[in-house]
Amino acid sequence: MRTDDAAASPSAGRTPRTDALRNRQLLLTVAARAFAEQGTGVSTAEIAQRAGIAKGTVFRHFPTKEDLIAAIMGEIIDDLVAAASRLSQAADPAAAVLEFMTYGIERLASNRGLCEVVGRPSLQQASVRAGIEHLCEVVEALADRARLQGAVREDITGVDIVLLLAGVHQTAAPVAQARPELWRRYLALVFDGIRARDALPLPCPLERLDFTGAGQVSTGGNDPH
Amino acid sequence: MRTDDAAASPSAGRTPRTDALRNRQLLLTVAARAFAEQGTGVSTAEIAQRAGIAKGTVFRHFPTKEDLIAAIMGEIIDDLVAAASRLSQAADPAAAVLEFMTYGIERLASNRGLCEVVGRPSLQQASVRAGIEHLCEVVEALADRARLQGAVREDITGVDIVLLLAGVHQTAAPVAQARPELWRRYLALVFDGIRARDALPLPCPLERLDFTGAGQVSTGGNDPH
DNA sequence: CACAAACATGACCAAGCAGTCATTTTCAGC
DNA sequence: GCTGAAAATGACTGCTTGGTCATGTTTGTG
Repeated sequence: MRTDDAAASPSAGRTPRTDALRNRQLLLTVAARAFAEQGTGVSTAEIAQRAGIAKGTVFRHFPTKEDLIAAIMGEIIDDLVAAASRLSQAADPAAAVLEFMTYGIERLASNRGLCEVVGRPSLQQASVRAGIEHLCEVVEALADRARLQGAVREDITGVDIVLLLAGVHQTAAPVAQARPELWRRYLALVFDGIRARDALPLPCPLERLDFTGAGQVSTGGNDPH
Repeated sequence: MRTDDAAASPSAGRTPRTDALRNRQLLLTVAARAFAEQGTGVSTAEIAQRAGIAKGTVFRHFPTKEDLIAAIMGEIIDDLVAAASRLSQAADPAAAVLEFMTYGIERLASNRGLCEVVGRPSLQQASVRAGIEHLCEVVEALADRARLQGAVREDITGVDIVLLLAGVHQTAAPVAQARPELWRRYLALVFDGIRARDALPLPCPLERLDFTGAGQVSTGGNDPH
């Protein structure tokens, strides 16, 4: 699903050298681990050190730190897309929705950097936003099937499911240290709300929306990092 | 509720000078606005400039930036405590719970810095954590009354309500720019889940827990701002 | 082996940050 | 108005960061 996975320079005709390829792969692996453990705040210097390469090499493969982050987060989002795609053909759509949400929350819970990126659209690269929108589309198919079978409310959309997935994780995050499994409690509660059939329609109906723009109410300009 | 609100030095016997008091008040007002608009990442230099005072003056009133943040967030949390306290005597406990959650979400939605602080316990000062724990206790009274009247599930606690409040806000936050009122949708959904009477008991029962520790799964050391 | 292009290196740079401190200004009591 | 203490000032420090670049090294090819 990712577009240019091998070449650093934009569509250079050449095939890259093998040592460059090896370093790139090493860098991606190490950086993914670093971002997961410490968040996107880890310095490029530390990533380079952990990978055993020089800092300049990092910037040779990814012109900015943001590009590196986007590449890694893009892969994770693609993985979520694949999971949703597979589950959208499952026999029991309601169970499939629950399983998708569970899977997504587990990914978030074990990846601090992913949380930061999905939670703050203002620091998302365009490619990441596109990936999330794509994810929403695929999850929409999941939601469609569940809706047809009457397994979820009539007005639940794919975007709802994606937002609630992240929301459930963040609900339990403040006490994740003390209670690492607490998200299951809120997932059960929210899933109950998703299913509820005799309830009134939800306010603020949700058809189309774009993820463009900052996640916070007012943006004064500079974004601390 | 706040303890030492007037004196900068710890329990100095003297009454501070009037210009110092005025500057302190000005600083608090301006900093509160800056944190709300731009998050806790605003530099002390910018806060000082916006207040029309020198940077050194900021550090005279608050020895570290963290102290300034804690003072401001403490006030907001105290305000939430007051709201919960008032509502815990309302006639309709279920409506009171909903009103408290609505009020809290509105505060979060209009204060970027508050979101950052409540969402990341690792960068909370002890006083702020104490304030949040106190808030949970007061909300517990709200929950108790609602439970007694059968207005909410048997197993819903005050901590649940506080966590869900923040969680609902963060659920809608990624698209807050495009849909500023979307949180009402998820609040309705979650409140439905809170009320549901015929549902199975929630997993991961929640009696006591402490907020100590980081909100993320693993902490590698440095915390990006 | 030779050689040019691709790649790696790490010292270096500018910018931004929280926090300090010698100096100057302002306040309050006399 | 005088005076000493409290408060304000802003240049300065030390540190970290993302990103650059001249220099040196590796790789594949003819």
